[in-house]
Amino acid sequence: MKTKSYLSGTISSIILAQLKAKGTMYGYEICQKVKDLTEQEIQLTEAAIYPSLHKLEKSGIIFSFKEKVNGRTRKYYQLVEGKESLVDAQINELIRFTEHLRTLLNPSRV
Amino acid sequence: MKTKSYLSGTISSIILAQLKAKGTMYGYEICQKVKDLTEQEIQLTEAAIYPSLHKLEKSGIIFSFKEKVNGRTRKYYQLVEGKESLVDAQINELIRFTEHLRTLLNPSRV
DNA sequence: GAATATACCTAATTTACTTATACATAAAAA
DNA sequence: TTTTTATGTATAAGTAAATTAGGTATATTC
Repeated sequence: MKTKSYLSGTISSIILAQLKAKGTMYGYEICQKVKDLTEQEIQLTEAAIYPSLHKLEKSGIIFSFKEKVNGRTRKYYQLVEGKESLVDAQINELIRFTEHLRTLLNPSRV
Repeated sequence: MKTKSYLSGTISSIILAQLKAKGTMYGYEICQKVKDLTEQEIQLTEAAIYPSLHKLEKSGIIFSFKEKVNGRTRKYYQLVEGKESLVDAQINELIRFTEHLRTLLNPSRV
């Protein structure tokens, strides 16, 4: 699941779903959470997630603030108020895609 | 579903699943079948499918033969015998990915 | 003191899809 | 009858978005 990338286009939706579920998270935390939830099989690398977070922030759908924890600086991200429906729409679109994909891949569909 | 592409990386698996289900198909037919099965929402363009078919053939997992039908030449594709387990593995890997994705996107997972 | 975990980040490369275009025949519509 | 739509294959150029590979820094564990 590392070399062959199905992730393309899905990373931002994955991030938004995590933020929606937990409220406030930082990049490294999101990476760990995704790994935990997928039995280590989907690994969002930092090189993939940070640019994506920056892009989402630039687009105005999330915002960030820094905090110092145990001598290390964390950059927390959160959904912008009022953007929930946009987030839902993006997540639902991807869910819908996965349902179509399942149909296409199902060998018993006749 | 046209502009935002989640398709990346999934096209070859979609093709293989169609060939597995029907035995013999030509490119244009696969495009139509995918469109039909997804309520017009996933549209494999020809520019996406033909290079993918060529790549699969080059890799030895499918082969092709031409036939003239109604004055037009069709190029049929078929799975190479003995490659079924490889095909299944690829399809199952993608199904597994979609399951993980569903978990990651599910807002009610706590 | 070395390795691992935590925590952020970016440049260069590569992959592979999209946009655009090309060619060609048959059928349907205007 | 001429244009459009459907059928059918194909490639070149452009672009988006990931991966590979690297960099910086602190805290903890072995």
